[in-house]
Amino acid sequence: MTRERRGRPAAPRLEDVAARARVSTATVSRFYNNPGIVAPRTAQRIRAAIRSTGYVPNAIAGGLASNRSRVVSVLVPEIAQSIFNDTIEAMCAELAKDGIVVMLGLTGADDQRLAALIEAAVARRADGVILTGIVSRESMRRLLRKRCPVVIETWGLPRDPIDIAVGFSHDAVGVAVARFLMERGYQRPHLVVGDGQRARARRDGFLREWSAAGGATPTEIITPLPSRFGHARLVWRHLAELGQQPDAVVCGSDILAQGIIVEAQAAGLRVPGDLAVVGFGNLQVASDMRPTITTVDVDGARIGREAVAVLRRHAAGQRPSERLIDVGFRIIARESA
Amino acid sequence: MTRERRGRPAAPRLEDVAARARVSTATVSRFYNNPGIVAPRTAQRIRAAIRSTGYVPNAIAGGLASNRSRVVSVLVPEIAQSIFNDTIEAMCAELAKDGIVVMLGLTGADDQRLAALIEAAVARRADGVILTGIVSRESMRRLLRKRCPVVIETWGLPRDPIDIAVGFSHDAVGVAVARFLMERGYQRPHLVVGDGQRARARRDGFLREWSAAGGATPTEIITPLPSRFGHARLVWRHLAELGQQPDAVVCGSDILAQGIIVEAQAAGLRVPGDLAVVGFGNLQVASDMRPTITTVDVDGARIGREAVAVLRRHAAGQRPSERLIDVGFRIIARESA
DNA sequence: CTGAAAGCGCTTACAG
DNA sequence: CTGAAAGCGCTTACAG
Repeated sequence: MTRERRGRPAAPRLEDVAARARVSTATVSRFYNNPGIVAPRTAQRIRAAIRSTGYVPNAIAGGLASNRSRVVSVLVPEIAQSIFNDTIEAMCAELAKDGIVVMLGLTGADDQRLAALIEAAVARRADGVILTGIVSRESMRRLLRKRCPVVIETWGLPRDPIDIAVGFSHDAVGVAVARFLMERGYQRPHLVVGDGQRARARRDGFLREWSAAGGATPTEIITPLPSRFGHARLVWRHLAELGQQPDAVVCGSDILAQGIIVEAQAAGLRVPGDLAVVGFGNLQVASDMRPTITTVDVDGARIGREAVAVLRRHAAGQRPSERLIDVGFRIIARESA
Repeated sequence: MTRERRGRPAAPRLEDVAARARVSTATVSRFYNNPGIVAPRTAQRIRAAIRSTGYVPNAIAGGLASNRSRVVSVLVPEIAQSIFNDTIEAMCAELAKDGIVVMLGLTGADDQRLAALIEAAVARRADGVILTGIVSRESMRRLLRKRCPVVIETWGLPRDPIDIAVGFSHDAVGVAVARFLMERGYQRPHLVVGDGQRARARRDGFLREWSAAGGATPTEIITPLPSRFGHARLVWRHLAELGQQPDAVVCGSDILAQGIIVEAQAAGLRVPGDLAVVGFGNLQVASDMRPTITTVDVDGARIGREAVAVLRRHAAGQRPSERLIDVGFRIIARESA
């Protein structure tokens, strides 16, 4: 096979740099991977050779030889209006510092494509897999456990993580929101529950706490995932059919909360006077909306950074001491409730 | 070096599958890369061997040997609230069909990290680079042109694309919006212009058309990129300082348009009665907002699919006939203007 | 601090 | 339709 392809000139190789710097390829390799051990004058010559040849190391060859791909697979349901985007951005930024690249996989809300994406991560010999969703199928969990150096589940704290999880307790969020509304004197909350395991965990926590405190059973509605602004209209229609009107709506996302506020205002209601609204996620819009939205703050960027920290410890050969890293959450009281 | 690592068992290799299926490694390789040429009975044995060993091909080794990484680098400014997300999702979905993986790079609004990300794409020997931003620095353009098999610029139609561009004319958008407002009888548009080349192109088109049609010079304000809901507040403050109040606000994004509507309503104005608002992008929220938002529809998913189609043609060895692929746009008239 | 050389796990032109 | 073998461009244990 000729080294020319498609008119673009063949890329310079380690060998070319080595020849020019009058050293062996091993030394140039060390210059990149262990700069401390090459003599300053040698390093000088190598730098010059790199510059003059325009050499860029071939990470594919490097990955094969070193058995480290420097690729991390990040698997999320979607990015279109996702609550996970801050996490992804933080991860990309952190990993870039280490020269590690993010392979993005979109699983879809129903995990249809998850199996294929896990296979892709295995095929690429990803140094780690980070998930924001929940992997329930045992066959996938086995593949991940068996074939991925480390897998990090985020945005939740599963009972039995594959390796290690970074997140918070959704049940505890439900409890905290119930207490918050109870303390503020609300009596008839309506729960808008996303059709997923975590949203249900928040709901369960809410209901348990609410009834423990003597509240009457709240009304509720299930909405599709991912959560959309437009779902507010469905919720609104559903509300109209209820006998007793709620005094607070607890939403599964800030976007949905924003939608409810818009619907309420369009219907001539005041928020929070006539109806209080609580969101989830503390997206930028929650603080920018009028009224500003009371919500649950989750530090998505921190989740991303912690996940990368786990990866770094793993790369350094440290076995994790704990399998669950709780980043917590907090309720941000604003105007809407 | 031992083949065991970190307690996880060594992954089976092509050789293991070949031995079990009683064929050479070449034949197993062909089974994957050119299934048509292996005999059905042989294929049967290979399939069985793959199943029983749990073999997953090592794409790193494959990439090195074949000089095709099956990786595409996608470089975008951000994903947090990005107009490009539909494009990214469509690309991921299309590329997944071909067994190609997306390497996601976030450049930031200011291209700070662009150079490093281009280097990463070169180092990984990406089969293609897809950009949504504009690459102005000549050194980066040169690196892309010289070292990347194909580079696809999207969401715009530059005068001199590096290889090929998929997008639409931002100037034409400005012209179309100006005509739209003119026809509807608006007289005092206010332009909210994002601080970037493309937003300025839309502005220039608008101004040219507006004054050609005899309109008085519009007022305007520059806003930071990326566009945020919260910028609406800045714009609103700026509007208050204007002598003559506009009868229409032309926004650089739907999110910003939504923000302006919220501000206007909070100030007791009716939209579009007292103030019309036009967005850009036709995000989901534009059709869900109350009032629904008049905006410019750009088919982001189509841009993604067209970009992948270019990649496929390139992989098939076809040289592109045209260097600019115009996907167009259209104005969606809704309630807000 | 440096070099010679084996090896990482595939693909593919060549020969049959 | 299949196999033997060279080669892709690196890394790294070993020896010095």
